[in-house]
Amino acid sequence: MDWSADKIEAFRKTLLAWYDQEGRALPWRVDHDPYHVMVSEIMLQQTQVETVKPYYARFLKQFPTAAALADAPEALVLKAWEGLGYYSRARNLQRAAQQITQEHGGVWPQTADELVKLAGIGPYTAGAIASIAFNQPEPAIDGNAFRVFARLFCIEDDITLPKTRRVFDTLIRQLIDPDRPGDFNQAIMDLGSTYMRAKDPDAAHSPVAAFDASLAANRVLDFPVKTKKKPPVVVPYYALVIYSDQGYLLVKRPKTGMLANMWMFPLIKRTDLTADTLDDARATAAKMIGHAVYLTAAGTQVVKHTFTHQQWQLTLLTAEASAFDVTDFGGRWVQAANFDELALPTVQKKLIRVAIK
DNA sequence: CAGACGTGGCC
DNA sequence: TGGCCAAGTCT
Repeated sequence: MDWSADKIEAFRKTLLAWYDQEGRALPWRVDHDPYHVMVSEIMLQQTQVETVKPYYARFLKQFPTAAALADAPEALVLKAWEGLGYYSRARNLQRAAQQITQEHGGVWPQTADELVKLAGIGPYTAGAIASIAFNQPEPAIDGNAFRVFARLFCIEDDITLPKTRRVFDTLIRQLIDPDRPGDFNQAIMDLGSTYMRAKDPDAAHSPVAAFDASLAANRVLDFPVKTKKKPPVVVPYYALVIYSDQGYLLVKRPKTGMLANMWMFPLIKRTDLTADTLDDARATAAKMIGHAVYLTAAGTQVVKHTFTHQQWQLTLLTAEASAFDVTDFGGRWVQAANFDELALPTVQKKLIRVAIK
């Protein structure tokens, strides 16, 4: 970092003056309540601002304080998170609320070192809460910060490598405004989502254009450097649509892994079958639900749903049955009219649209 | 470190 | 339409 003390001071002044005038008015910027900051930051992980807004409002209405969240039934928390994705965030957020109320007696830890010990809070979120809620001079290095500083300094390090964080952390600690660290971090995020966005940026009109080495070098789009992600792996499944006069059979997914604790039709991974025939699927289904049902292929339509790292290809198998006991494997008969009482992932809603009506 | 872990918007 | 991206963390 080759900036003089004067240049650093000028950068802070310019950035914060712009933020004071043009910073976004967001629901979670109304106050600096640490619980509000935590909820918003967890929701914003890998998630767009516009997506988060309605969830944030509903969530705070339903769980107004950390203590209220700590005491809530987990199923309600998951239901409030339905559709946001990365559902372990919901479980970890509630655990963090419990840690604060129980282990810390309701007194918030105020340093990044302490905050990072809370469930679901990593270096970014710890820095965000510490700086925004507690005025600590801690960097909050998210995708925006990586992009903004990579461009400002033409940093060639690959930001997908964990070791690269250290480079940015060291740099930002020298730049962050010690008087307004929270505003500094949020100003960087606003810059990163406007003039210095990933696609179609407008670096020339950025308030910090004079400090932008990538602009001077006409290399804005060369930064940040990141290696490409691998394409999702295709995973074929049978989705079992089994109905009785008691409703449809849904199962609660395991506590860990994909769509943890969410409710879905029972799934059979076709690569787990020895033969992948209809008879094999029926036998596996019978073992899974402790009851023989006569499954038939419901047409040839395949429902596709793509996650970050997997593409599910779901073939529907349907059966009508007289209601049998499903409690021993965590199943539940649910009338279609009552689906909205349970937390359902988007892929399950997609299956419902195709399979029912 | 590499891979798991969701979703909606965009072109 | 399929691929890529967006305020990361955990194992």
